[in-house]
Amino acid sequence: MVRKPSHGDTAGAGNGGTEATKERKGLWSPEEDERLFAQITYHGVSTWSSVAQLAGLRRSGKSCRLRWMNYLRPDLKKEPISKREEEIIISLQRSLGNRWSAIAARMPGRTDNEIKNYWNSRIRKRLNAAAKSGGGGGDGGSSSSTEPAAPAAEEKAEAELTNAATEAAPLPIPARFPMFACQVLDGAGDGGSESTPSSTTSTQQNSGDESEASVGDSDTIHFLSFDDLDYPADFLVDVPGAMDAWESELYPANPMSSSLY
DNA sequence: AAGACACGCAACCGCAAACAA
DNA sequence: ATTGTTTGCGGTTGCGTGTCT
Repeated sequence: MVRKPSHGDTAGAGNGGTEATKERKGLWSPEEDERLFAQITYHGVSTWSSVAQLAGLRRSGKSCRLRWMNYLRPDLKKEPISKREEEIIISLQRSLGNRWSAIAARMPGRTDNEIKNYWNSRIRKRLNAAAKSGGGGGDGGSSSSTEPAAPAAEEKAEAELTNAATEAAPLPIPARFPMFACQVLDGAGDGGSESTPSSTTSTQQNSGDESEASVGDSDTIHFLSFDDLDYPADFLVDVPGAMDAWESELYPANPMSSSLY
């Protein structure tokens, strides 16, 4: 149910339209996406507000960041959240609470927004439904409560639902996740501009697999996967084969290039 | 066929932390 | 030490689409 972008200056939260300087809001147009993607790909990110400016976008830096993080980033998985991933989300939510960014950090290719939406629209609903059917009175909705603390019935239902997650013993999280970055290798537009994306790849060190996509006119972007990221030790285990298991489970295929537009 | 309702997703808002001047 | 700016996060809202009546 992907909403079609009703872009153009109309979608923008009531921007009358006459002002060429006023910030745009609302859904992003393909043109805006293209500009933002190219800007970040070619020049990286110094500050998000400058990205917006340099890309010629009438968007806030905040909005640009969100768009990149939740939609344009090349390392995002495009396929729906799988059953296995759902189990992981449930499991992580139990241990971390509603710290969506922390949960997302443990699920490569997924964004905090995506996970949050998934939780709010599906999992929580199911938990509530299960709680109701389990006889628990209470407000099924418990409207604003997304926190793990739950009344007895809900807790019971949740336990049912999460048994699978815990008993199925989610794959141990490998000490290193695959990550993707992008880098212009060929014909990098205006000469001299640094081709290393800055903040988005600041922790990445060496390259692994590689794929291609084209952006803008004729330049070729090579997407590089990295697997030497350091993750906090408190949640990582170094199990032989874990990396491969996770990679094949969560990263069945390099999702980028073809799916961007 | 048409309207009402429910659902899912994208994006915004407000706040706090981090950082720079 | 203070102030201003930027970034990151979680909660919430708005809207397009699908389904039901």
